[in-house]
Amino acid sequence: MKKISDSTIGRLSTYYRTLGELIEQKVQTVSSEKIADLNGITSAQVRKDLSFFGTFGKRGLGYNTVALKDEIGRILGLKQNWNVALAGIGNIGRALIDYGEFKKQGFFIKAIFDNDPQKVNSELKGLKVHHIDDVCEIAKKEKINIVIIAVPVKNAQSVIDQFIDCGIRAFLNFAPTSIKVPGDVMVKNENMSIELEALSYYLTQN
Amino acid sequence: MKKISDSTIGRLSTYYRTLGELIEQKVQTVSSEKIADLNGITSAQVRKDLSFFGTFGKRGLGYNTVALKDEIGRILGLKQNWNVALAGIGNIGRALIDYGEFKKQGFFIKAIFDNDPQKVNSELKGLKVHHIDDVCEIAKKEKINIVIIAVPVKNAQSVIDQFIDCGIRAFLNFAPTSIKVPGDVMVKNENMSIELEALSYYLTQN
DNA sequence: ATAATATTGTAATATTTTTAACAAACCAAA
DNA sequence: TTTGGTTTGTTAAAAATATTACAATATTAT
Repeated sequence: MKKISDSTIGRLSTYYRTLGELIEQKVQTVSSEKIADLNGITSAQVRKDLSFFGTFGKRGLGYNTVALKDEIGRILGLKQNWNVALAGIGNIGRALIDYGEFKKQGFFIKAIFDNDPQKVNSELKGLKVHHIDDVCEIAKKEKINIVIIAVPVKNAQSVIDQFIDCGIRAFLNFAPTSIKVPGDVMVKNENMSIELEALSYYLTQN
Repeated sequence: MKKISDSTIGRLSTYYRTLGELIEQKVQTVSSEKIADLNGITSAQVRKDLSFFGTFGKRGLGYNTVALKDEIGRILGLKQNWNVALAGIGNIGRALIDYGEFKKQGFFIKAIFDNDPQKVNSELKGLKVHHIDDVCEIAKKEKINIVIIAVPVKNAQSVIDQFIDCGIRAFLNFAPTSIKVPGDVMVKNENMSIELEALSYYLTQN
């Protein structure tokens, strides 16, 4: 399939969320203009993004909220549950275990890893903490698809390498460092400092 | 000044981090090629990004790591400390208080707000928790520049509005909802579900 | 000094992304 | 059933972003 831009995929996620809110408000039909307004973009952008995947609206009328949310969910692969592992139980890691939003979207934390002997074999939210060296066995047993990296910078690359060796191909990386991976592995970086620094730049300029 | 793209500013942050790592390793000089390799981009991109702000290298030699880090720090406004307030002390909020990376970059959490009577007036990491209605007074006293929004979706817009009314113009928003603000206010969204959904899309395609 | 090698800064080009514009399609009212 | 009002889907244009290519400049070795 033609390569779709990260921006488009990111916006589909926001449309998905917006549609969820509209459905909660019992709204049955929505225009691209309305979706755009709610997200601070143009209606052409919304229609263009959707057009990469098909035609989901009715001219003169708009989109059925439930049907469109369903289609976008299908496009994004949210019609299935994803089994997520968490590597590293510092502050960030612990916060993520309780982050309800993940579960709501079908991402379930099924395994926890750490390399601190004090933490290994303890229990956290009903999940046993495994040693990172047992990655392959547990990842296979729990059918892990995605791994959240919340370990210190100095360990991030080697931990990701270990998971890659066990066949994991998708990572959400919270360690503020850049990671090298083979072409068929995807790492999405979640770097809060970068966003704060963008704010710093903005305040400095304006 | 000419508008610089968000992408460029984001990359400057990563160069800044990379330079910090190189300096720790006692590297004194670095080429655009090396910086690019370390971040998985092209050297032309690095040079182009820097060229918006001046000329910092020596032809044939490269860049002095310390001097370039310093310049980028100046560009990003990191030569000053920023006073940050945290709104909402759920799981995410608590994790952020302890997130050392912020302090390292010069972002100091100076005030905490919540609207839960049980939490207001309690202490957290040496900081008193204030009621959100006292925002203006405290923000002024603590000279708050930036506010991290870690409140539930349903409160996010109104809390941000309250801060805007007190003159705050920069927000890091963790609530997974889209926020409407005046043109001179900047909101950066930190939405972990969006990144996970991009991974879901990737795994579904490949 | 000169030649060989390295690397920047930037102009030109290419690519990607966004926006504008509008025919086609649908609905509702008369 | 026709007219008027909407809104999509898509093509074309515009804008933004990234890459290529190379002259200019610096260093090092001979």
